[in-house]
Amino acid sequence: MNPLDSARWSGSEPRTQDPCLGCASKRFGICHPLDTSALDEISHDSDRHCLPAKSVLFREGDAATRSYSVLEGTVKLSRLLPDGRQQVVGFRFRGDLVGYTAGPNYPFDAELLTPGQFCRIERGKLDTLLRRYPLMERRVLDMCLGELAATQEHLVTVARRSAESRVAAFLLGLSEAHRRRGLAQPELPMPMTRGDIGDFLGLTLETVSRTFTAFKRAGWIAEPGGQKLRILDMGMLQSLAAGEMADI
Amino acid sequence: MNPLDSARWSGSEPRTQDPCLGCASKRFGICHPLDTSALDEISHDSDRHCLPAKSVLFREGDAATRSYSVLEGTVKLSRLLPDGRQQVVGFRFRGDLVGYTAGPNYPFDAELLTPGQFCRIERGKLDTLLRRYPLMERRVLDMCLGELAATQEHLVTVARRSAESRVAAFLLGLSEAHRRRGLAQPELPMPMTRGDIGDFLGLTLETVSRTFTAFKRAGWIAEPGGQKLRILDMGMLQSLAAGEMADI
DNA sequence: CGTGTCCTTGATACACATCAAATAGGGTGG
DNA sequence: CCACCCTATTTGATGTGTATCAAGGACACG
Repeated sequence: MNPLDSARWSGSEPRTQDPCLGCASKRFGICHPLDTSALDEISHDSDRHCLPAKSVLFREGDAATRSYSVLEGTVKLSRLLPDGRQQVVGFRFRGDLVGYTAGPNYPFDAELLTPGQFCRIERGKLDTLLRRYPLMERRVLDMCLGELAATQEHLVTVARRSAESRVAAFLLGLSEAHRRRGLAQPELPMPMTRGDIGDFLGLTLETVSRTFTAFKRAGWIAEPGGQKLRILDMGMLQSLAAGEMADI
Repeated sequence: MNPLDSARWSGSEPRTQDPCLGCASKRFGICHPLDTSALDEISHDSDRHCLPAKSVLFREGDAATRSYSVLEGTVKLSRLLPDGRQQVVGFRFRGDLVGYTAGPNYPFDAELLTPGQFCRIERGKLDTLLRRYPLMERRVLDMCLGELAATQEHLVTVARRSAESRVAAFLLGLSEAHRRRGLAQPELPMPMTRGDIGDFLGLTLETVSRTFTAFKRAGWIAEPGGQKLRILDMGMLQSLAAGEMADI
């Protein structure tokens, strides 16, 4: 399971890039398995939001009263540590559900890295919907199992792999997450800073920067600018992620 | 959320230490919220198993055809890395559900550290039960959300904390997990080896051993032998886990 | 009593953190 | 269009926490 991509589209239908109809778009996110009447009800209970980059959806410790289905944009989930550093727990993309958690308070901050659109729904209403529509509850359970597997995978990466391996694994994960959603563009959008990546991988931003430089010099990736990244040697990144040492 | 204790008993009822009636014990594990007729059906679909220490419930990559509700014993979940090392993803105790995962194959090994008892159920049958009993599905979702939060918490520990902090956090988590279940015994059972703990915390067994020695010398813990551990200065462990440095 | 497994302890090495400073890029206002 | 500022990035020099390598000791078990 890809640590950056916890959502799994059920079935294998190609993603249509239909204009986004909101949460109540039949083929989208948690609403994917629902019929028309259910979608109608959801439209009543939820509402659309557009937010600029750097907006905060919620903060660690806030009462977890709302959940967000991501329609567009990239979200960073992070925990603050007592010493002021942060640990990025994950990134979320189109189709993911954010903020539906165990316990009464959010366990992490959720912050936008890009402008984004969301379908926002009150926790209580979502619970009611889940009771009413078993298919939806089942879908949420599946997404949760997926997130769990992804987080475990990421745990392995952080606990055991070298800096090189971690960065390679991150790039592959990001690529996979985007491939799953939109059409596979050769240019991968990468809105996160070196600092974000470091906080995700358990490295300092300097180490991340050095590793990116090394990968670029070796010709395995390129950064054409504009928050974009291009993977030039996928195979090499795969061997690195698997743990084979490169003598750069 | 405690990274060693993903299960959360709903409500706050004190755990009765009733003789274990199997999975179909009303107040237990995933069956906790069910009524009598549901428990009857489950009794038909599942069966009890007793296994000695070091038994393997399943291996990473096996077809995920069965799930196990832990009635008694400690289970180690671990992933094998290409270089032969392992990462322990978590420990599971009484009341936890093991092996109900996203995807068609188990993503980790499950191995007994102590003798154990389990309620085993076919994946397909469990899925059917979940469809039939929404309360049970809801309970599984809650447990999954709990596991997710616990794994994220553990991720922070492994990615960001010093060896001392990690070991302190591990001991506190273990203590909490046991407090939640049985009566709080002063002697904490600790069936895992230094190697297991190291593989859980992203440390080598030598580092874990040194840290235990230091903690014992400082008088914060004691090991009376027989796989038991006693915490003598909970407060000190808490400050260590929170990240305050001790000059041992 | 031997053998295997786990644990402890010491000496040394190294990958990455930390500290420091220069450079690049992107947006804003004059 | 340019000057400025702020943030992100790069690069270098140095330090250190933990891994690694190595060897001996404790304990359980047959």
